Amino acid sequence: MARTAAQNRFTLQRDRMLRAAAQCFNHKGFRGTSLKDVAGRLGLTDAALYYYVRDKEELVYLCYLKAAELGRTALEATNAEGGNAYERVRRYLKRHAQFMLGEPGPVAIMSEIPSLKAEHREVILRLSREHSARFEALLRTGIDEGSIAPCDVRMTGNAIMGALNWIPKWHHGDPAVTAQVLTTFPDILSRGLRP
Amino acid sequence: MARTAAQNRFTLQRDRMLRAAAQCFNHKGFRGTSLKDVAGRLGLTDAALYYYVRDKEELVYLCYLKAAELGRTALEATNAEGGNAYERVRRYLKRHAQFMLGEPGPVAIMSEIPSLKAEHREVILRLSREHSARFEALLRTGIDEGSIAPCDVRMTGNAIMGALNWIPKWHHGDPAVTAQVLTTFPDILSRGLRP
DNA sequence: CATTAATTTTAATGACGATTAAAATAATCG
DNA sequence: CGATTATTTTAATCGTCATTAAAATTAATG
Repeated sequence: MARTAAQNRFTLQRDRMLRAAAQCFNHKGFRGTSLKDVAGRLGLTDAALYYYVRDKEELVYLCYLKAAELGRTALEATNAEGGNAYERVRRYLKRHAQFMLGEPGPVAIMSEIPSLKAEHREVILRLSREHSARFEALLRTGIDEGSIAPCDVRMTGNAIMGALNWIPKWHHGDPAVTAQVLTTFPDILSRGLRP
Repeated sequence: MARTAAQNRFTLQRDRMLRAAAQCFNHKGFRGTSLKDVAGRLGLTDAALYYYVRDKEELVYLCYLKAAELGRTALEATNAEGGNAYERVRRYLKRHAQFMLGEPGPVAIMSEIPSLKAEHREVILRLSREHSARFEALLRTGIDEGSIAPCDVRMTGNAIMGALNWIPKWHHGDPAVTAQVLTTFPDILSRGLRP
């Protein structure tokens, strides 16, 4: 029990860290944010972060790992809910935009994969490619079943992911805009897929 | 004459610098690239860059300035060629993708505006907003004339720009892919605009 | 060729920021 | 409460990197 509680507190604190770090990274980039920046957001000293994480690189790595996991479960959950591929894409886009902006995010955009150390980079790249592949498979399903117009699924996936990943660059937390994004983005991004 | 030639050489060299810097920045970010990285690409020493630029910050600033100018002229040229708004959007997207990837680029993605010093940031933000406004105006024209489906022009513009700006994250110079991007991206991004 | 200007390099300097170890504080548990 | 564990801070250290000044080299010009 005691150990479980401690474990819990530890991972909860660490997750707070990851959220704070994600915000900083999305705003100023990996090298552009100092550990002091991240710690400051939590009312801590920079050195305190080392209790939760081996080094700065591991911090990004964990952020990206979390992002990958959220992305994966979002797509899986959406697929599990059924519906044709077009509808599933739409629901997925909404979910993705949601955790990109709010809870349990904000999530770190994987824009600095080259900064990861080799082993970590491979893990993230693999997860990233797997996710892309699953999304492209969904598009292909839609094309086969006729709910989505024929297209270059690779490029289409890249375009959609780009639009999503860019959101933090212009979205600065205004709740009204957040709502706006969540309602309009799935529409905008899926409209081009209709046959 | 002499002065003009010198001017020429100077600005040509500086433009080479900007291209080299843009590649580095797009790859590793502003703080992630050292001046040595940029200089190395040109066969120079880091200190040599200071002959062309006051400091590192000015280097990004000039990169962004060039990107803004190219974006503006691309849109203006496209508008000047006429056609309905939908067609103009398509042509603009192709032009944009073109200088994003090749000549006279590659161009730096404006992903680190917060790193600019206040005065420079204001200039870039103004140019950026002006460009967005012009693009949104083009969309609105299309909606009015019926060549583009009604939509939230702000969000649609953000989505399209995001997709374009994200290209360097997954495009690593393969010429085959470059061609692929230039032919498919305008299609993909404009398809959702049809009424 | 000699001189002046343009360009680049070498060799410091200095700051910032990641990292670490030891000390201090807070929490938990018996 | 006292002891043990968990968490955070303080106070170094260490490297990297931007920046600068002076020297060296190259190009241009008369």
